[in-house]
Amino acid sequence: MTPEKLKRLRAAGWHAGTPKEFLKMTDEEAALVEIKLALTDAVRQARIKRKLSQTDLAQRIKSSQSRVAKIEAGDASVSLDLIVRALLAAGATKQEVQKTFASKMLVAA
Amino acid sequence: MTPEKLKRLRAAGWHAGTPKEFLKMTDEEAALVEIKLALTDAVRQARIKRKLSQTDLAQRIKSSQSRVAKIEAGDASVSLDLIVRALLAAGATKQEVQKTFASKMLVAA
DNA sequence: CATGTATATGTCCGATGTGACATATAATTA
DNA sequence: TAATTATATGTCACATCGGACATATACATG
Repeated sequence: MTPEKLKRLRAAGWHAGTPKEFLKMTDEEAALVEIKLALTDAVRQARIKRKLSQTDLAQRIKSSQSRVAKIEAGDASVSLDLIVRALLAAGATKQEVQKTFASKMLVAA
Repeated sequence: MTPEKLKRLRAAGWHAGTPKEFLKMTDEEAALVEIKLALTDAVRQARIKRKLSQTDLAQRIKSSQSRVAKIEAGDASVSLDLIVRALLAAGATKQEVQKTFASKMLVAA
Protein backbone atom coordinates (compact mmCIF):
# COMPACT_ATOMS: atom_id res chain seq x y z
CA MET A 1 0.00 0.00 0.00
CA THR A 2 1.70 3.19 -1.18
CA PRO A 3 1.31 6.46 0.72
CA GLU A 4 -0.23 7.79 -2.47
CA LYS A 5 -2.99 5.21 -2.44
CA LEU A 6 -3.52 5.58 1.28
CA LYS A 7 -3.99 9.29 0.84
CA ARG A 8 -6.51 8.72 -1.89
CA LEU A 9 -8.45 6.21 0.15
CA ARG A 10 -8.70 8.61 3.05
CA ALA A 11 -9.68 11.53 0.89
CA ALA A 12 -12.53 9.45 -0.53
CA GLY A 13 -13.90 8.65 2.89
CA TRP A 14 -12.73 5.06 3.25
CA HIS A 15 -11.29 5.36 6.71
CA ALA A 16 -13.64 4.93 9.65
CA GLY A 17 -11.84 7.45 11.81
CA THR A 18 -8.40 6.74 13.12
CA PRO A 19 -5.53 5.18 11.17
CA LYS A 20 -5.83 2.13 13.40
CA GLU A 21 -9.43 1.59 12.51
CA PHE A 22 -8.46 2.05 8.93
CA LEU A 23 -5.89 -0.67 9.23
CA LYS A 24 -8.42 -3.02 10.76
CA MET A 25 -9.89 -3.66 7.38
CA THR A 26 -9.87 -7.35 6.68
CA ASP A 27 -8.08 -8.69 3.65
CA GLU A 28 -11.42 -9.16 1.93
CA GLU A 29 -12.51 -5.60 2.58
CA ALA A 30 -9.19 -4.33 1.32
CA ALA A 31 -9.47 -6.47 -1.79
CA LEU A 32 -12.93 -5.11 -2.52
CA VAL A 33 -11.67 -1.56 -2.21
CA GLU A 34 -8.82 -2.34 -4.57
CA ILE A 35 -11.21 -3.84 -7.07
CA LYS A 36 -13.36 -0.75 -6.88
CA LEU A 37 -10.44 1.61 -7.34
CA ALA A 38 -9.12 -0.36 -10.28
CA LEU A 39 -12.54 -0.14 -11.88
CA THR A 40 -12.96 3.57 -11.23
CA ASP A 41 -9.62 4.20 -12.88
CA ALA A 42 -10.85 2.14 -15.81
CA VAL A 43 -13.99 4.26 -16.00
CA ARG A 44 -12.02 7.46 -16.33
CA GLN A 45 -9.67 5.95 -18.89
CA ALA A 46 -12.50 4.58 -21.01
CA ARG A 47 -14.43 7.84 -20.81
CA ILE A 48 -11.49 10.00 -21.83
CA LYS A 49 -10.47 7.59 -24.55
CA ARG A 50 -13.88 8.14 -26.12
CA LYS A 51 -13.77 11.89 -25.54
CA LEU A 52 -16.83 11.93 -23.36
CA SER A 53 -17.36 14.55 -20.67
CA GLN A 54 -18.62 13.46 -17.26
CA THR A 55 -21.94 14.99 -18.25
CA ASP A 56 -22.06 12.85 -21.40
CA LEU A 57 -21.41 9.69 -19.44
CA ALA A 58 -23.93 10.74 -16.81
CA GLN A 59 -26.64 10.90 -19.47
CA ARG A 60 -25.80 7.44 -20.71
CA ILE A 61 -26.34 5.95 -17.28
CA LYS A 62 -29.21 8.31 -16.46
CA SER A 63 -27.29 9.91 -13.66
CA SER A 64 -25.68 13.26 -12.95
CA GLN A 65 -22.29 14.84 -13.53
CA SER A 66 -21.64 15.03 -9.83
CA ARG A 67 -22.18 11.33 -9.38
CA VAL A 68 -19.83 10.49 -12.23
CA ALA A 69 -17.24 12.69 -10.55
CA LYS A 70 -17.75 10.71 -7.35
CA ILE A 71 -17.42 7.44 -9.23
CA GLU A 72 -14.07 8.51 -10.66
CA ALA A 73 -12.92 9.90 -7.32
CA GLY A 74 -13.49 6.49 -5.74
CA ASP A 75 -16.00 7.96 -3.33
CA ALA A 76 -17.18 5.55 -0.65
CA SER A 77 -20.83 6.33 -1.38
CA VAL A 78 -20.62 4.68 -4.79
CA SER A 79 -21.62 1.06 -5.24
CA LEU A 80 -19.82 -1.50 -7.32
CA ASP A 81 -22.96 -1.86 -9.40
CA LEU A 82 -22.87 1.79 -10.40
CA ILE A 83 -19.16 1.67 -11.15
CA VAL A 84 -19.59 -1.28 -13.48
CA ARG A 85 -22.62 0.29 -15.17
CA ALA A 86 -20.54 3.39 -15.82
CA LEU A 87 -17.67 1.31 -17.10
CA LEU A 88 -19.86 -0.57 -19.54
CA ALA A 89 -21.57 2.64 -20.65
CA ALA A 90 -18.15 4.16 -21.26
CA GLY A 91 -17.59 1.43 -23.79
CA ALA A 92 -15.68 -1.20 -21.85
CA THR A 93 -16.44 -4.75 -22.86
CA LYS A 94 -17.64 -7.54 -20.60
CA GLN A 95 -14.28 -9.17 -21.06
CA GLU A 96 -12.41 -6.08 -19.89
CA VAL A 97 -14.52 -5.91 -16.76
CA GLN A 98 -13.92 -9.58 -16.07
CA LYS A 99 -10.22 -9.14 -16.45
CA THR A 100 -10.17 -6.39 -13.86
CA PHE A 101 -12.15 -8.49 -11.40
CA ALA A 102 -9.97 -11.52 -11.85
CA SER A 103 -6.71 -9.63 -11.66
CA LYS A 104 -7.62 -8.19 -8.29
CA MET A 105 -8.76 -11.40 -6.67
CA LEU A 106 -6.69 -12.60 -3.77
CA VAL A 107 -4.61 -15.58 -4.69
CA ALA A 108 -5.23 -17.82 -1.72
CA ALA A 109 -3.08 -20.63 -2.98
CA MET B 1 -29.87 -16.21 -24.54
CA THR B 2 -31.03 -19.74 -23.89
CA PRO B 3 -34.56 -20.49 -22.62
CA GLU B 4 -32.84 -21.96 -19.59
CA LYS B 5 -31.14 -18.72 -18.72
CA LEU B 6 -34.23 -16.66 -19.47
CA LYS B 7 -36.21 -18.81 -17.08
CA ARG B 8 -33.64 -18.33 -14.36
CA LEU B 9 -33.55 -14.59 -14.84
CA ARG B 10 -37.31 -14.36 -14.54
CA ALA B 11 -37.45 -16.61 -11.51
CA ALA B 12 -34.95 -14.35 -9.79
CA GLY B 13 -37.05 -11.25 -10.40
CA TRP B 14 -35.07 -9.67 -13.19
CA HIS B 15 -37.98 -8.95 -15.49
CA ALA B 16 -39.91 -5.75 -14.95
CA GLY B 17 -43.21 -7.30 -15.92
CA THR B 18 -43.90 -8.33 -19.48
CA PRO B 19 -41.48 -10.14 -21.78
CA LYS B 20 -41.29 -6.98 -23.87
CA GLU B 21 -40.18 -4.91 -20.97
CA PHE B 22 -37.69 -7.61 -20.16
CA LEU B 23 -36.28 -7.44 -23.64
CA LYS B 24 -35.95 -3.69 -23.38
CA MET B 25 -32.88 -4.11 -21.24
CA THR B 26 -30.03 -2.28 -22.82
CA ASP B 27 -26.89 -4.15 -23.75
CA GLU B 28 -25.17 -2.64 -20.74
CA GLU B 29 -27.86 -3.75 -18.35
CA ALA B 30 -27.81 -7.24 -19.83
CA ALA B 31 -24.03 -7.38 -19.55
CA LEU B 32 -24.18 -6.40 -15.91
CA VAL B 33 -26.74 -9.09 -15.18
CA GLU B 34 -24.58 -11.68 -16.91
CA ILE B 35 -21.56 -10.61 -14.94
CA LYS B 36 -23.54 -10.89 -11.74
CA LEU B 37 -24.84 -14.35 -12.57
CA ALA B 38 -21.39 -15.59 -13.49
CA LEU B 39 -20.09 -14.34 -10.16
CA THR B 40 -22.93 -15.89 -8.17
CA ASP B 41 -22.11 -19.22 -9.77
CA ALA B 42 -18.50 -18.69 -8.77
CA VAL B 43 -19.59 -18.05 -5.19
CA ARG B 44 -21.42 -21.34 -4.97
CA GLN B 45 -18.56 -23.22 -6.58
CA ALA B 46 -15.98 -21.70 -4.26
CA ARG B 47 -18.14 -22.29 -1.19
CA ILE B 48 -18.79 -25.94 -1.99
CA LYS B 49 -15.20 -26.55 -2.94
CA ARG B 50 -14.21 -25.46 0.56
CA LYS B 51 -17.01 -27.44 2.19
CA LEU B 52 -18.68 -24.43 3.71
CA SER B 53 -22.41 -24.32 4.41
CA GLN B 54 -24.35 -21.19 3.51
CA THR B 55 -24.49 -20.49 7.22
CA ASP B 56 -20.69 -20.68 7.46
CA LEU B 57 -20.24 -18.26 4.62
CA ALA B 58 -22.91 -15.98 6.05
CA GLN B 59 -20.91 -15.67 9.26
CA ARG B 60 -17.78 -14.75 7.36
CA ILE B 61 -19.51 -11.83 5.71
CA LYS B 62 -21.60 -10.99 8.78
CA SER B 63 -24.81 -11.76 7.00
CA SER B 64 -27.48 -14.45 7.16
CA GLN B 65 -28.05 -17.84 5.58
CA SER B 66 -31.07 -16.54 3.73
CA ARG B 67 -29.08 -13.79 2.11
CA VAL B 68 -26.37 -16.19 0.99
CA ALA B 69 -29.11 -18.31 -0.55
CA LYS B 70 -30.36 -15.24 -2.40
CA ILE B 71 -26.84 -14.44 -3.58
CA GLU B 72 -26.46 -17.89 -5.06
CA ALA B 73 -29.95 -17.80 -6.55
CA GLY B 74 -29.03 -14.66 -8.47
CA ASP B 75 -31.78 -12.73 -6.72
CA ALA B 76 -32.28 -9.23 -8.08
CA SER B 77 -32.19 -7.72 -4.62
CA VAL B 78 -28.52 -8.56 -4.20
CA SER B 79 -25.88 -5.98 -4.98
CA LEU B 80 -22.67 -6.61 -6.86
CA ASP B 81 -20.79 -5.45 -3.78
CA LEU B 82 -22.29 -8.22 -1.68
CA ILE B 83 -21.68 -10.83 -4.36
CA VAL B 84 -18.01 -9.92 -4.57
CA ARG B 85 -17.64 -9.81 -0.81
CA ALA B 86 -19.08 -13.32 -0.63
CA LEU B 87 -16.79 -14.44 -3.42
CA LEU B 88 -13.73 -13.15 -1.60
CA ALA B 89 -14.87 -14.58 1.73
CA ALA B 90 -15.42 -17.95 0.08
CA GLY B 91 -11.76 -17.85 -0.81
CA ALA B 92 -12.15 -17.80 -4.56
CA THR B 93 -8.94 -17.51 -6.48
CA LYS B 94 -8.24 -15.51 -9.59
CA GLN B 95 -8.17 -18.76 -11.53
CA GLU B 96 -11.57 -19.87 -10.31
CA VAL B 97 -13.18 -16.58 -11.20
CA GLN B 98 -11.61 -16.58 -14.63
CA LYS B 99 -12.77 -20.10 -15.25
CA THR B 100 -16.33 -19.27 -14.28
CA PHE B 101 -16.37 -16.26 -16.54
CA ALA B 102 -14.85 -18.20 -19.38
CA SER B 103 -17.49 -20.91 -19.22
CA LYS B 104 -20.25 -18.30 -19.16
CA MET B 105 -18.90 -16.48 -22.14
CA LEU B 106 -19.04 -19.50 -24.36
CA VAL B 107 -22.77 -19.57 -23.79
CA ALA B 108 -23.24 -15.83 -23.99
CA ALA B 109 -21.24 -15.25 -27.12
C1' DC C 1 -9.70 38.93 -17.47
C1' DA C 2 -14.24 37.57 -18.83
C1' DT C 3 -17.01 33.97 -20.53
C1' DG C 4 -17.82 29.32 -21.27
C1' DT C 5 -16.94 24.51 -20.19
C1' DA C 6 -15.35 20.69 -17.35
C1' DT C 7 -14.72 18.75 -12.94
C1' DA C 8 -15.08 18.50 -7.73
C1' DT C 9 -17.60 18.47 -3.31
C1' DG C 10 -21.38 18.83 0.04
C1' DT C 11 -26.19 18.02 1.08
C1' DC C 12 -30.81 16.10 0.91
C1' DC C 13 -34.49 12.69 0.65
C1' DG C 14 -36.58 9.16 -2.18
C1' DA C 15 -35.12 4.60 -3.91
C1' DT C 16 -32.86 0.36 -3.25
C1' DG C 17 -30.31 -3.13 -0.53
C1' DT C 18 -29.61 -5.66 3.87
C1' DG C 19 -29.76 -8.52 8.11
C1' DA C 20 -32.83 -10.93 10.63
C1' DC C 21 -36.61 -13.73 11.29
C1' DA C 22 -40.20 -17.11 10.15
C1' DT C 23 -41.09 -20.87 7.75
C1' DA C 24 -41.05 -24.13 3.90
C1' DT C 25 -38.77 -27.69 1.52
C1' DA C 26 -34.89 -30.69 0.44
C1' DA C 27 -31.12 -33.74 1.72
C1' DT C 28 -28.73 -36.62 5.09
C1' DT C 29 -28.42 -39.90 8.51
C1' DA C 30 -29.54 -42.41 12.78
C1' DT D 1 -39.33 -42.68 9.23
C1' DA D 2 -38.00 -39.46 12.62
C1' DA D 3 -34.57 -36.33 13.62
C1' DT D 4 -31.07 -33.39 11.95
C1' DT D 5 -28.97 -30.40 8.92
C1' DA D 6 -28.88 -27.65 4.61
C1' DT D 7 -31.09 -24.68 1.47
C1' DA D 8 -34.98 -21.75 -0.36
C1' DT D 9 -38.38 -17.99 -0.11
C1' DG D 10 -41.20 -14.17 1.73
C1' DT D 11 -41.38 -10.15 4.64
C1' DC D 12 -39.98 -5.97 7.02
C1' DA D 13 -37.59 -2.24 9.60
C1' DC D 14 -33.48 -0.03 9.07
C1' DA D 15 -29.32 1.32 6.56
C1' DT D 16 -27.06 2.68 2.52
C1' DC D 17 -27.09 4.44 -2.16
C1' DG D 18 -28.30 7.61 -5.83
C1' DG D 19 -30.10 11.55 -8.63
C1' DA D 20 -30.50 16.18 -8.33
C1' DC D 21 -29.15 20.59 -7.01
C1' DA D 22 -26.08 24.26 -5.41
C1' DT D 23 -21.79 25.86 -5.63
C1' DA D 24 -16.78 25.90 -5.86
C1' DT D 25 -12.70 25.41 -8.47
C1' DA D 26 -9.96 24.54 -12.70
C1' DC D 27 -9.15 25.06 -17.41
C1' DA D 28 -9.65 26.78 -21.68
C1' DT D 29 -9.77 30.30 -25.38
C1' DG D 30 -11.49 34.56 -27.18
